[in-house]
Amino acid sequence: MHRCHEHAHCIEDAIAAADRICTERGLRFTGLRRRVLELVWENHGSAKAYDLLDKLGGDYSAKPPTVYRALEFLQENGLVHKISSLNAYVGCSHPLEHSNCYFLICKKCNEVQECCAGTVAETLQDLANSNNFKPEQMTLEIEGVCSACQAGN
Amino acid sequence: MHRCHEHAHCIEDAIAAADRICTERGLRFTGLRRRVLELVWENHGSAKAYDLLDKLGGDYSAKPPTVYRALEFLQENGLVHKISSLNAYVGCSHPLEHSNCYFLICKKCNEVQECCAGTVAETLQDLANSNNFKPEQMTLEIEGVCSACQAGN
DNA sequence: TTTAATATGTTATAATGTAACTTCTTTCAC
DNA sequence: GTGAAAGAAGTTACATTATAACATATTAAA
Repeated sequence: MHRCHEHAHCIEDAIAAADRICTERGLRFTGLRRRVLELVWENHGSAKAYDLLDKLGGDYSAKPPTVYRALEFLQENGLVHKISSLNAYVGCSHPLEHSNCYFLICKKCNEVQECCAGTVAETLQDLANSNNFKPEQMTLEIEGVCSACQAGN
Repeated sequence: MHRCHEHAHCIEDAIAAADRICTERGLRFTGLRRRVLELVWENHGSAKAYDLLDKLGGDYSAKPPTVYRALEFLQENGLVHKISSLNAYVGCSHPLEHSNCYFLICKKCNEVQECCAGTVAETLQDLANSNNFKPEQMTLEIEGVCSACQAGN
């Protein structure tokens, strides 16, 4: 179930943003990459690589490297994120507009909400400072129950 | 390289703590489980399941389920943690004394430092509240360069 | 001391991910 | 436009990580 008003818009918006970013950067937003991004965005849950592979089906004579390479490209350009704790991928809901983002993963409906909050970045920096640690990359994934599911939907 | 004074103590302490916890809980801290925990503690980096398997070697006629089951037991009882972003495992440095802990992973020396800070828990709760999300489990892994490696060790 | 519970052994396979090389397509200098 | 170079995708093979399912052994408890 999608909790957005009209999920087709989510997909369209994501593709449009990707198109724009790739153009700006002189990157090739090929048919395959576009298709994989669409598939990732089929819903607001996370997508497993091999499920994407299945969905690609006959097109693109897809084999594992096909989908992993597309995902790698999309990740490098901030268009999808990997959720390490699930070995799965989600579309980025606001590409380029953040650095440290985190994920709220609902165990009931499986939707994943991407969030960015300055407070997290600050807290992290504090943590790092207090340990004299120079942070470069953060993985923050919170599993629980989303507001809609708590309400019994 | 270990940055502790005498690494044997780290292992001994971890085993002693595990022993105590298992006794308290009426759980069986079997030879296999003890051995796997020792191996996880061989250093302060993270251990991969199949490396543990190799190290078990002839003993215990080890096959994948052997080590995964031991790791599962150790995880359930808070004696080791899985580092999702590395698909690897680290010994818990203060079992039972925390709930929300996070990990500082040095990409140079590969050591993993486990931390618990009230501020993180609070920040998380704030995040969750602001999203009306009921958190149950957190994965927070920060990769970067530890203080010793920054100093050029 | 039998029974039940728990742990481990064993086989097989599932799921996730990558290396290395080939072929195709696009770009760009000429 | 053409040919060379770069980049993307195809292809084969395999590496890594993890689990299911059932058999056997060990321990704890009645």
